[in-house]
Amino acid sequence: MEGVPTANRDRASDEPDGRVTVSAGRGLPGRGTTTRSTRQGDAVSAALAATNAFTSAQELHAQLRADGQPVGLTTVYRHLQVLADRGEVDVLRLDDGETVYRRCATGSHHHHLVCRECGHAVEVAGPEIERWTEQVAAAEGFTDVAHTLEIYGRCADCVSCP
Amino acid sequence: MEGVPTANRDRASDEPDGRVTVSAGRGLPGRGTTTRSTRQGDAVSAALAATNAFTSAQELHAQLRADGQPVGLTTVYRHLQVLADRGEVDVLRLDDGETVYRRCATGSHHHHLVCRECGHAVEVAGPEIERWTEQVAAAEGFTDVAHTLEIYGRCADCVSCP
DNA sequence: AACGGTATTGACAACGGTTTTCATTTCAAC
DNA sequence: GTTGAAATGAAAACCGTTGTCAATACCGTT
Ligand SMILES: [Mn+2]
Ligand SMILES: [Mn+2]
Ligand SMILES: [Zn+2]
Ligand SMILES: [Zn+2]
Repeated sequence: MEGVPTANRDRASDEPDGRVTVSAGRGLPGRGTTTRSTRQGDAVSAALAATNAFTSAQELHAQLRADGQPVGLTTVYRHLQVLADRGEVDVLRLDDGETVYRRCATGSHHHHLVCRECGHAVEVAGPEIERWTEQVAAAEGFTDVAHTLEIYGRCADCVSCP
Repeated sequence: MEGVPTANRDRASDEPDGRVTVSAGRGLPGRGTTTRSTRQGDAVSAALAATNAFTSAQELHAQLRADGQPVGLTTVYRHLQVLADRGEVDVLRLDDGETVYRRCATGSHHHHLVCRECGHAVEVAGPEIERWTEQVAAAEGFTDVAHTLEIYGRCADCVSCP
């Protein structure tokens, strides 16, 4: 039982003391923080900013190469990892083992309605769901609780082209 | 965007015509159906029946060997796959890539409260959640909808031993 | 504008869980 | 008991991802 999601901590700050580290701007060097700005890093960020779909590292890699902005696959993985650590991208693991990433608009806790054909995603929040999961967990005596919830379907755009 | 969960179809019958194939009992040969009864198959089923925790193929493999019922790892995988196809076990993919299996009591749709330390799981159903996901998906024009929802935490038993 | 140290890059190898292969064994119908 | 097909399992292949490390590029300093 390893590799299970960790509780939804506050995304900012993991400092030993109570100090809060702003996670935006090319910040002070810290864990999972890229300091220098590079063509490759910018390209990965731009590619993520350009789509609202969940995208895999390999897709991004191919896309960047096609766009004439070649970035090594390893480097793509590295930047995605940093962005994920910073909480700047959301991560989803699909059933076939592929990990997909998405630059979400909302910084606060939310879930996704994801098109299983094109990856197109809609961010959804549901306070009632949050309450329900908390309550169920408490009732069974579980602590340090977290949860995963995604809705998969076929988006309106994908209905047209079979 | 492959490998995304498929809609919750009825578990029985995938026959071309409307005929329904009963999926219980050592049935007529069909896709994903084991016909013969073997020591190995029984051992895997028994091991799953003996625990309420989500367990990985490798854990089962090691456990069976330790119990003096050695079964090849490949064979363990094969039986788990068949059981999953039959809907006799629930499948969960953890964040680290491991796939875990569990023989659930309820045949109907439900979710899980899973201990991230020991795998211990409680089956939970929430009609309000089902309604909410359906409604959200419909509102956004998504069709062929399915969802995943799991709650992770630390079970009461695991609180004692840090 | 040139320098220098160090963060970043990327080709390649390694990793880990799962699946495929295929020769051998086992089951069960006759 | 014979026999053909299903099941087994050791080993190799697979596939997404991560580690390695020499070469490169960024950027503060001179
Ligand atoms: Mn939530
Ligand atoms: Mn549900
Ligand atoms: Zn779509
Ligand atoms: Zn536990």
